[in-house]
Amino acid sequence: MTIKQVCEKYQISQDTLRYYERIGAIPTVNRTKSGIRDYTEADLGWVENVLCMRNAGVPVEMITEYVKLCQQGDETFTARRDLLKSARSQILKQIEKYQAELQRLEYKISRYEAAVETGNLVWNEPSGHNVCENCSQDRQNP
Amino acid sequence: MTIKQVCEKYQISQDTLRYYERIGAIPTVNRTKSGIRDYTEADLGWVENVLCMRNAGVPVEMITEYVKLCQQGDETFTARRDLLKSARSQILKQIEKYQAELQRLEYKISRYEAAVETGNLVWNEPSGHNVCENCSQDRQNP
DNA sequence: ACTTGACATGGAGTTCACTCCAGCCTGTAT
DNA sequence: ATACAGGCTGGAGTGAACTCCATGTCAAGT
Repeated sequence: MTIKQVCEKYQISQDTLRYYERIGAIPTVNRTKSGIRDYTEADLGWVENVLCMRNAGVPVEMITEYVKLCQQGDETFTARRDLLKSARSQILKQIEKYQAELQRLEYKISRYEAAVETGNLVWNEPSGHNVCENCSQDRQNP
Repeated sequence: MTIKQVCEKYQISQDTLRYYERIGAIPTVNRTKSGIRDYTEADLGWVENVLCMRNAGVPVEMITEYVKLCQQGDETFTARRDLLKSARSQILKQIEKYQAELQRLEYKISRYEAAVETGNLVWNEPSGHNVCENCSQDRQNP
């Protein structure tokens, strides 16, 4: 499979794909005798892996580290597991933050829906919309 | 309240706080006659707002836009609601992506837990761990 | 033989969101 | 009176993750 086909399949640019390979976020791809990349199914697996992890905000350095471990063989199972666990906990933390903000937004949107009707923007007692670590419970945020 | 106190309260740097003000992600803070910022409770509300939204990955430009709308008065209720709705849908999309990757990770971690025991890494039939848009259902990703 | 188009490479450039810094001002303490 | 801690500004610098570009190679078509 050529680089063009891979890019189309995953909706990313050739530059990005080469970039991932260069930094080791995917292992080196085999070339034809004239030097052109020829992606195997296994390569596509690696590509999918990096795209998934990036989608979840995992830093490329961490992905590169994972790939390196995978290439070192069976002695790195523990290290790989630990790396994935650490990625998981980062993602969990992010989701929590996002959900807190989501609640804040839901509340505010509901206030604005009302305001659009009545012409009057009112915040209820500050309960329920100050839901994240940064927000004081006794304040009505903008 | 001085800038130092605000920074300590929210665990951010003075530079960041000034930066947010400069770009309009919080409205201009009043100064003492000698030019030093003096944060009111209302200002803290704006600070909390920007921190929450940033925590949820909302781009600073969008926050700036929201602040601008707030300062323009009651005619912008609809625009503000729409902006918040658009922020919400972005966050929802992000959470979905994160959760898909989380499932992938859970699966892989479980495989690695087993591998650490048995010394053998096996992927089951490719069902359940290829859960995101990028992942082919018929492939066993690394 | 010549043109064309896809691909390769190394390195420079871009964007976002800060972060750092030099140089200056001011209120308070010694 | 002098020192100094803390704040101010404009602008330059940073790190992450791409993205763009000039130049070069190669295989296939005319």
